[in-house]
Amino acid sequence: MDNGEPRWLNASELEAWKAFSALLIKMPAALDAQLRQDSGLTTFEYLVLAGLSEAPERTMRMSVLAALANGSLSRLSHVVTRLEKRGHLRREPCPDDGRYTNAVLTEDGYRQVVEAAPGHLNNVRSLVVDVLEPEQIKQLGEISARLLHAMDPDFPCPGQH
Amino acid sequence: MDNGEPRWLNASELEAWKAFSALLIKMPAALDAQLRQDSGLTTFEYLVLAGLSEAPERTMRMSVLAALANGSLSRLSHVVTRLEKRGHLRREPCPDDGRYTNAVLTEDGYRQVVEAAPGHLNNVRSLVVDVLEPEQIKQLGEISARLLHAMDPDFPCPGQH
DNA sequence: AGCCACGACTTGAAGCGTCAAGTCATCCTG
DNA sequence: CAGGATGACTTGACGCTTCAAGTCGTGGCT
Repeated sequence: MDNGEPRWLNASELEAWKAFSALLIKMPAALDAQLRQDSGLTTFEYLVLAGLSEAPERTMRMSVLAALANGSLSRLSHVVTRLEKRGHLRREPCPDDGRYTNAVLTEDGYRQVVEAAPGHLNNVRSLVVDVLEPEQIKQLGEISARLLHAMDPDFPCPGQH
Repeated sequence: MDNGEPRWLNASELEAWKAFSALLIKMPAALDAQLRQDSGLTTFEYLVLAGLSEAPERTMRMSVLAALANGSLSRLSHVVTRLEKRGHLRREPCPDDGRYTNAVLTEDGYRQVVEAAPGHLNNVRSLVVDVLEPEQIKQLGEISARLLHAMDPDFPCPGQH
C-alpha cells in the first residue's frame, strides 16, 4: 500500500482535485436543497419513491431498493418507516418467501413522485446537463464510470458498450 | 422556472447523469471510510486540520476555515469543539478584534495531520488521479469548475487562467 | 423431524449536521 | 457617547445515518 515516499500531486492534478472535491460536497447539497424546498423530500427518499414508481406493480424488494438508491439496508429500513408513516408507501412480506420484505408505493406516494419529478429534473438540467457542452457530458459519463469501477469492480467496466 | 413541458434527458445524458449521481454518493463515502479507518477522522475534520497545518502560525479564523472546508460556520463550531476536546487544536479570541475566533493547531493536532496525510493522498491517487488519463483529469477539472460556477457565481469562472 | 447456519431485514443508541435562537464585540448614527 | 445595527460566532434541539445487536423465515444436514 504505502510503499515509501508519497507521490504528491502536480499542479494540474491538484487544481483538478480541489475543484472536484469541492464539487463532491456542494453538488449533493444543492440537489438536496431543491428537493427539500419544493417537495419536502431528501434525495434518498426521492430515489426510493422514484425507483418504486417505475417498478412493476410499483413494488420492490428492500434490498434491491437499497442498492438502487445507493444506500445501506439499515438506512433504507429507517427511511421506509418514515415514508410509511407519511403514507407514501407500505411494507408487505413477500408472498413467495417470507424472509423478504417488499415496499409498495401507494397512490399518495405516486402523486408525490409525479409532483416532485419535474422540479428535480429541471434542477439537474440547470445545475449539470445544461451547464456543460455535449462533449463534456460524454466525458463526465466516462470519467464517472471509470471512477465507479475503480471503487467497485462490479460496476460495469467503462469502454465496453 | 417550470415553464411548460419538462425536457427529459436523452439516452446519453441519462447514462452520464446516472453514473455521475452514483459517484456523488459513493466517492465521498469511500474517501471518508479510508480516513475514518486509518486515522479516526472524518473528511471534514481532516480538511480542518490540514488547512490549519498549512496556515501561518497554524492559525486561522473560524469563518475562513469554514469556507476552506466547504461547510457552515455552525458545523465548524461543533467540529472544533470536538477536536478541542481531543486536544488537536484550541480556540483563541483574535487579539486584534474580539469578534473573531481563531483556531490554532496544537502539536498533537499537527502530528495527527502528518500521520494521516500520506494515506489520504494515496487514497486520492488510487481512487481518482491514478485511475484517469491525464487528459481526463484535465477534463474533470474543467467540468468541476464549470459546475461549481453554475452553483455559485463567486466561484472563479472556468476558461480564464 | 429437529437442529443449525444463513441471509434479509429491523431496531435502538450514539454521532454528526442543520436550523433557529442567542451572545457578544465592534461600528455607526445621531 | 448612548443606543441600535451588524456580523462572527455559539449553543441546543431535532432529524438523519451508521453501527452493532437482535429477530425471524428458509434451506440444508443428520
